[in-house]
Amino acid sequence: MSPRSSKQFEEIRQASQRKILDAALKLFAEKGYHATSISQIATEAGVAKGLIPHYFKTKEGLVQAVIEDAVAHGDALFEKMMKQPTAKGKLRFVIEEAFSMIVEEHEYNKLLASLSLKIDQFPKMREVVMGKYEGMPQLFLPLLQEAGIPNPEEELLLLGVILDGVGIQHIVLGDAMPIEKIKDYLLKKYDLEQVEIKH
Amino acid sequence: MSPRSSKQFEEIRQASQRKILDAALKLFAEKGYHATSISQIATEAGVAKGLIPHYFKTKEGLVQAVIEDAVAHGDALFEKMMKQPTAKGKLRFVIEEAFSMIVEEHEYNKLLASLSLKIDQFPKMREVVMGKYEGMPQLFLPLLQEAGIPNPEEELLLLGVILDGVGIQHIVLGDAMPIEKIKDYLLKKYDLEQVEIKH
Amino acid sequence: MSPRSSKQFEEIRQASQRKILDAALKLFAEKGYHATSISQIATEAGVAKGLIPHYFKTKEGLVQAVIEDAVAHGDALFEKMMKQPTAKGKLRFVIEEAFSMIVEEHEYNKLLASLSLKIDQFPKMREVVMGKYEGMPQLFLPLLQEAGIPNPEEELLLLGVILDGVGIQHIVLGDAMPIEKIKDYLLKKYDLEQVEIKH
Amino acid sequence: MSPRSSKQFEEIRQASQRKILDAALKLFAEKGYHATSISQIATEAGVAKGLIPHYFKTKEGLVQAVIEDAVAHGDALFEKMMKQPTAKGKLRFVIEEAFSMIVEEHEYNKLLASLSLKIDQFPKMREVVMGKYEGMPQLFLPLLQEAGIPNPEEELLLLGVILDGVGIQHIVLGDAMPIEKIKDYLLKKYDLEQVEIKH
DNA sequence: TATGAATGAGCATTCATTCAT
DNA sequence: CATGAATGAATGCTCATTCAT
Repeated sequence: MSPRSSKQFEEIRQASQRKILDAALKLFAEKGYHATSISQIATEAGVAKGLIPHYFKTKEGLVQAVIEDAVAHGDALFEKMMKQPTAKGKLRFVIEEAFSMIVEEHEYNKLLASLSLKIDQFPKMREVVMGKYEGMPQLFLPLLQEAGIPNPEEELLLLGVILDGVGIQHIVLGDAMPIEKIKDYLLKKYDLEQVEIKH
Repeated sequence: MSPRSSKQFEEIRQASQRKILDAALKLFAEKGYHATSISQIATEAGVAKGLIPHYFKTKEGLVQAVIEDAVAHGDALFEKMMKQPTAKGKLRFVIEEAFSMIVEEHEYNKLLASLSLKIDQFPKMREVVMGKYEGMPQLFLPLLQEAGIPNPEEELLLLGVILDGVGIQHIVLGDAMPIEKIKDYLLKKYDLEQVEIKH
Repeated sequence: MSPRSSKQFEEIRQASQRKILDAALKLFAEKGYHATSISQIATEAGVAKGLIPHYFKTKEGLVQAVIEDAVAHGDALFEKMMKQPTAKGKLRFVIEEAFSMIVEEHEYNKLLASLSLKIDQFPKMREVVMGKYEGMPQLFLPLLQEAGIPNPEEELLLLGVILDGVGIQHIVLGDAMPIEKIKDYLLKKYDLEQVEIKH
Repeated sequence: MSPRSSKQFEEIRQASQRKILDAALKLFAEKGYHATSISQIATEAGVAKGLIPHYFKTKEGLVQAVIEDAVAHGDALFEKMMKQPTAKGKLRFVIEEAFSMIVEEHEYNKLLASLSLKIDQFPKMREVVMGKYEGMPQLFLPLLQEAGIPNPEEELLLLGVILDGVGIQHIVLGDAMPIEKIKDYLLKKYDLEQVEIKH
């Protein structure tokens, strides 16, 4: 009735959607997309079952919203990287963040990996993944060059492969896989061990 | 008039199971385990829906049979590798075969990758994957040492990560990913370019 | 606009469950447990097929709910019996009610009989039947003694056998079986013909 | 080719059908008609699955053949009874045989009871049961009269009810039910305790 | 006669989605 | 905005029956 109602409603909407997205991320990552039901997400989120189609129209709509959420998260990281003053700082930041994401944001990592494999079934995913992959040289080649690394094209390719390999092995093998050794290898290889980064 | 001989029956059984396993591999790889229905597999295989439970009891039994098929295939490759006379020959064989498997047996590759991510849901998969991973040092460390490669532990770890990374990138990106460049990098790095292998 | 109150929901739930229980009783009694499908029950009840597993989880859960319903009904009758002031009144009440149940609640009678025969397959049924049977002497022996009936143990045994025999014959033979004659025989035998009962 | 072939075939046919009928009786009695599959019967009988529809056309045809088998068995008993020289001898024979059938041919008893309850679904059963029931007075009334039992109509009715009651209680309660006490009660009541019967 | 592979209708159950309140 | 009862299509699986040999 009063003008602030619509603002309040908007806040309620945002809060409900947030709860649903968090629950969906958690369960999709834990059990996979198909093995997770709308009911389970509703229970985990503490909302009524009917509220999920209400906000996200379909189950696929929900997973696309989760993907967009993850992308926004990645973009924020990139912004942070760009704030590092030197090329080597940026490089170290990227490596540190990649490894820390793999270890600490296991759920995001797992979800993104398993959605990537279903790239043909989630159009949004194809768009996002191909876009990121193709944008990479433009973004990182100058950085590797500026950092004085030889064969930067080959090196960028290799770095991408290694990070993806570490990511998937950590999902599958967990702590049976000595992830820190790979990180140290990379930092030593690119002579980044003494480089300071700011968070 | 007389009933078919048990040898005839066995042949019929083998042929039907083969059709089902091939169809299952294809569809599980394409669309994932949960998104593939028994009906779809039956249609793809050209058999009646009821024949699949008849032979594989449950859907999970079917996926396990597909995994066992893939494992047997991998073991056959390993036997072949052991026939190479020199350590460098074995190493080159492994690398060549890994890359060729990634490119040419896309379906197996995709299925194994996506099942690996669901390792918690497929006990058979955990067993297979952990077994292979833990057996690797014993199998390959002597080989790397004999081939005169420095830091063999670190190198084996890295090689595993790179091959997994290439595998997953090829699934996701297909030919957008210059897979040959990574292979050449590895062959050059381990000085295998001139090594002959026999097939 | 506002969601239904939990009281409203509860009423809706009760009404739907009632419809399902009634339809299940009817069809289970008519055709037997295994020969009755969830679909048929849903059609008879006028609800969607999916609503039955929603409320009763499994088909066996449904039959157990039907049994519990029948048991509650039997217990209510027993309460009524205990309100008769004299032993002979109680006895007459039990006999009258048993015969009237056999005739008028043909469905319950038939269902309980056919489930009793499948006692090994329905644990709930075993529990209920054995409980009732073993509780009988404690309940009825004093009553027969108080009513001055000689050989009460033998007589109770015989009475049970006769009532079960009448029950099953009435199911199988229907009105071809002169049920009233047996009732009169019993009333005469125990000298209950002049005893008043209150309903 | 030679003339005796067809006779041999007939013997083989008889043997196979016998094995199937015995297995069917056993499993139908144990688990019920619907819960028993043709496959299970074939395994129990030690024949191929396809042989059962070959001989009995449908599953219902099989159950009807089992019923006919049971009827033939009952008729043989009746023949035996008629060989007893006195009315009391015949009466005692019937009672003894009924109780011994209940205890020792538990399977027949159970199967016939559960089929009787499904009388509407097995036309053969209705025919058999009603026929036997309606033939009973003609068969047994003269016998009771000759044995000097008062109120023979009422007594025959009661005897039928008691035997059916004992039958069903023994199925449901097994040895928890003191079946011998009922038998002794009947023998005493009809003064048959000293009557000799020949087997 | 006997075999068992093959079929496909039917089953119980799951679950995304709709909708009255 | 939020609820959860209701729907019905789709799933994995069972099993009576058919049929080539």
